[in-house]
Amino acid sequence: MDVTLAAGNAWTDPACPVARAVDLVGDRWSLLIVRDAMDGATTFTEFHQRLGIARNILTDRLRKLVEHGILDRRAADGRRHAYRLTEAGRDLFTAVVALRQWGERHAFAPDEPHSVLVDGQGRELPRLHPLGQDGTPLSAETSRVRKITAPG
Amino acid sequence: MDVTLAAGNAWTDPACPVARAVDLVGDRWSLLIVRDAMDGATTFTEFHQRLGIARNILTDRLRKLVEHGILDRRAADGRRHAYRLTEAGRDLFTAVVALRQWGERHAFAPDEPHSVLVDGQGRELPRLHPLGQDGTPLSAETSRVRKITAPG
DNA sequence: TCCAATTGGTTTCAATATGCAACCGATCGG
DNA sequence: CCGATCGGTTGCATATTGAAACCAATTGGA
Repeated sequence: MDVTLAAGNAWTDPACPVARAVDLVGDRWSLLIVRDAMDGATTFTEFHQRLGIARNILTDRLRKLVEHGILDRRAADGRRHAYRLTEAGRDLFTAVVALRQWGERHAFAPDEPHSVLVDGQGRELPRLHPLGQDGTPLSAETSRVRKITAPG
Repeated sequence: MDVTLAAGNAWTDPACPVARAVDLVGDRWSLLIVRDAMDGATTFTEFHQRLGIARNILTDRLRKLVEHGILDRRAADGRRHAYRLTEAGRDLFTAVVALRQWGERHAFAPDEPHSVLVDGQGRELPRLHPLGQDGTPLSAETSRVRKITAPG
């Protein structure tokens, strides 16, 4: 996978994985494209219709997601292309679920309907929560960032 | 908490919690501001220095994060203001961790150093993973979105 | 075989967002 | 009272985004 950015661009913060993730998918559309890909969308037209995104912007985002190894583009039936999630793209599932659960809790009025993510038996997912090595729930106050890890 | 957007703005997708979350924190800076707040930053100057963001943009983002109930702003020692995470802001911890872990796995070359998040005992966090109600690991293929939930 | 629709774009132009640098009022320490 | 700090605001240039028109290649159907 190509982890570099286009020439001339620098990472927002070279050593912070959050900053890198935001550099790759932290715009208005990329994560929603990934969400729709997880929901079964594969063609340019499908993404366009589901998202209502401008066509030139969609072209650009799909290209960048392919460049960054999040989507894979291949010819489908001749006139169609199929964009599919790579392993790195599928691995964004956890982040999408975390944002979804946050949105459910904090971005809807109590009486406002919203879609929910359910497991194979149709039951709503339990709340995702970071844990320490010993299994205790972790928060920003009870964890900390160790600033750099030597290569190796 | 105020969950509405400014007049004239509409949600990207009215019923999707992912879209709502992206509407609130899905830009180049908001999530990094939240990350730094979790790491102890509180004042305008601290955020400015850590992020290297343009001052007018920082003003705008801080104002929006306060509007959306993610940060709380209060006078500190007279000339300083303190921006602190609200409960909704602290609750973004899970999403930030998920993005961080994804970034660690997919946005760094193998030999490239990066910061790591550690628990109270200094041990690296286990990988976060969505589970079903029965405890089995879940992916995009083994889960699905139930399109709307009636109010109530 | 030819026509119209579909698909996946590109181009052009306007509107919006972002960044940089200068400026500013209030506060504080000395 | 002076200079530095803090938290901004303002003006202007540049970059990003969006809407709409256009376009080439493919395809199904008459």
